[in-house]
Amino acid sequence: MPARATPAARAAARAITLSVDVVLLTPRDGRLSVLLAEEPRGREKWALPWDGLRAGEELPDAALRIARRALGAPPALLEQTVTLGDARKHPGGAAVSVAFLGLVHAETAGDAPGWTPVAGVPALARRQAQLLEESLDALQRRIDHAPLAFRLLPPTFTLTELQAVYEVLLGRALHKASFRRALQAAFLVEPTDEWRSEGRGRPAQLFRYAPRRRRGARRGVRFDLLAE
Amino acid sequence: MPARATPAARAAARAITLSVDVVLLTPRDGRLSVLLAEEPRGREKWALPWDGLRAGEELPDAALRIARRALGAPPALLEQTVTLGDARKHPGGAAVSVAFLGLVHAETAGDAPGWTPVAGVPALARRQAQLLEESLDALQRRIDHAPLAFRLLPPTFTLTELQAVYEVLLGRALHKASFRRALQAAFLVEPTDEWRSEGRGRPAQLFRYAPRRRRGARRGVRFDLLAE
DNA sequence: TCAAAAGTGTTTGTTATACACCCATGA
DNA sequence: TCATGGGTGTATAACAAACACTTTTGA
Repeated sequence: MPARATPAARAAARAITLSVDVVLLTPRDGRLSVLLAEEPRGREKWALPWDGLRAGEELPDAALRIARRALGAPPALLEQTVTLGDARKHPGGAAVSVAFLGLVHAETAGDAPGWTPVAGVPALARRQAQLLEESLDALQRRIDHAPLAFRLLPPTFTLTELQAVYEVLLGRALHKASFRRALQAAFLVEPTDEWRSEGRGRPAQLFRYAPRRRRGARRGVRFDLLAE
Repeated sequence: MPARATPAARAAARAITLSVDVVLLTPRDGRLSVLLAEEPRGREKWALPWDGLRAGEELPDAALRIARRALGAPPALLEQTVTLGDARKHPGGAAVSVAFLGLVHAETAGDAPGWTPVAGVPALARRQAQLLEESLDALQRRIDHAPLAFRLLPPTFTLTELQAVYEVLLGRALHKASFRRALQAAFLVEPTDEWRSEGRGRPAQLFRYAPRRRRGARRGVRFDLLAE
């Protein structure tokens, strides 16, 4: 039947099995932790929360649905990071896996049993281990270009709290005075007229996120690459 | 039939239609250009080269196949950038579209009719327009962290050629002395004992890409974000 | 009045830009 | 010998880190 060999048939998007995997992160005890779920079907005991895409469902909606089911509440932020479709095995046998990165407030996270410090994640299926690693890299690259850290804080916050969030997300200590100078130069926050007293010590002024202008300053090339 | 409600059935990765779309870029006449293909099936006349995933084919292999077909040769580099699966329309009606970024040598690019300066791209299907935009953003973010520019050059090259590649990929002029100092500090290239005379003027020394050490220097937070 | 946490000023080293200049070659 | 493109040194400004210091509260 030559009538079937239409151009449309040639390049139709073939149906394949696809998984949506979410990397949910929260600051816990000063360490960045990821939410793992028990995975009775796979060889490994633990897995990133995941599911297939439902009929007619859009990708971001699926990620939100999976995050809500694993968490009991929506995350503060959810962004697509990486997609893998190679020989590495996925717990559901999906041909292609799309990862989303989610940030979760410490209070939302609660004390669910699956929260695991990212430094001590147990063995995951190869595909998911790679999705986790690349999503963590994406977090570090994006943190300077999108207000990720502010999504982990209430509308008003102290500068010490803000710095603590950056330190957890980046996994390293920052210099207090330098952090504040850079923040001031970026015109990202504005002070409120409230102060908060936390235990003893001088009370901290509360700030809110209120970006006021874009820094058009173009910087030179940094060559921050670590050998091929 | 309660026997069908097994855990495996619950979270099986559903089959959906998926497209692989490639953003092929090359430097042409000092401007960054993207390869577009005529798309007889869609509403818009032009489209990024794309196709479905074949049975058993891995994602990077599909991207390479599509790039080769559009180009007649393999690109110098091919990396996954972004995945979209929302209401935005794809020319093939795919539910999910995975984009790859490809860099192409100027000689490989030749004079195919589809090369279009990225500043003057005609209307594409919404999904593809978004894939293109986000892939260009990814290029700019990655250029400092991976030796992308070196993939667009022959094994030996002059520093002026290298700077020209960076300028095309970044879309802005760089300062000559600063560029060279940063390059020297990064220990990325080493001089050969060859020089090349190009027209009149002093001949340029040839260099090769030879990264020698990793700069462990941690920098502070930059807050390079442009309002939400 | 002391400990603790917030917040700031000053100094030092590094890095990017601007600018000026020298070098080597072909016309 | 002059125009052209390659290549480098120096001054200035921006910036990050280290350090020391003051402020303000609870115990």
